Amino acid sequence: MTAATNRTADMSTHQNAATDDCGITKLSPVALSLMADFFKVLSEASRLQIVCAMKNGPRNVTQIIEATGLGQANVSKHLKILTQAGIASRQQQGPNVYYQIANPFVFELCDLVCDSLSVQFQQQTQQLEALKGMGRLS
Amino acid sequence: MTAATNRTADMSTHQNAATDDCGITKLSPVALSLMADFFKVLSEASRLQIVCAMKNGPRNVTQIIEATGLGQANVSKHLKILTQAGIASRQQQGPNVYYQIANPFVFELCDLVCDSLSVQFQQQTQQLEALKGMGRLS
DNA sequence: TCATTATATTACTAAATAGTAGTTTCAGCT
DNA sequence: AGCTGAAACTACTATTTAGTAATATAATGA
Repeated sequence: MTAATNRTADMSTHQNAATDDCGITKLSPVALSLMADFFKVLSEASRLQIVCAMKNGPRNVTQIIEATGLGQANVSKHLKILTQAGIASRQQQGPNVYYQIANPFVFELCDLVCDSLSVQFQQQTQQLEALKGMGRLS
Repeated sequence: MTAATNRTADMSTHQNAATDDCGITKLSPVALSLMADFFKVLSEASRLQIVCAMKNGPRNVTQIIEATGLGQANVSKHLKILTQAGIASRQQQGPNVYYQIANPFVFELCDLVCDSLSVQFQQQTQQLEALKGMGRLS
């Protein structure tokens, strides 16, 4: 698939070679794959719906089905994915199974993305307004 | 069948029943789809590789190809996706096209996820160690 | 104009996956 | 045991998409 690594390429054209300290740049391909897999879990609206349904505490599968309007098999599959990713946790109570968010960090993450997207949309709207203004001038 | 009937269960371990104020819960399905689409852009290791390649400033397509080892058409397609999502921006300079990260928020996001994942792995490792200890006891 | 280099696009294949119908497993109850 | 409801599992289909080869477009220089 991926071509062999061309490590011989001269990366001397570094602009900020001094600030090559930390962060995402030094991550191995394996680490990047793990990050990608984490993002992939959150990249479906249905799963985000399910996460929302668990925002205020544990919910059993039936409650999640009602809250989201998704099919039973579908919800079960998504819950398995969320649990395997460590985002949700499973707890059986009699015949019911309660799921809850295992890591509240997910909400923080979603809020950050939500804020960033709203800023982005505001900017796009402003640009559209500017374009309309130019049309009115001509 | 109704959710209220099961309220008698001892799910009194509500952590934030009173804090039903804001956040992801009140998001419309459309907003959730937009969030999911944003996460989807970051849910491929190849695109994260490309993001990494732009960490230290603008890079043209050839540089990104060399840094990532991906194919040319593939890189071009991923760059289009990143640009359409507002994550990267495009700037032509003669025959070369330089791309850069349009929103440094992406790096912040990736660092947060990376930290969360490493904590998660540490916990899993500790649990494995505990299991090994139990085996040694029996 | 022609050649070259850089980037984008098109058409295609293979793989991944969301959703679903049907079935199964399991817990509690009579 | 038999019944019932909750949740998980098993194919299966349809859609999406990553990657690639080939081609097209664009800019620059001879």
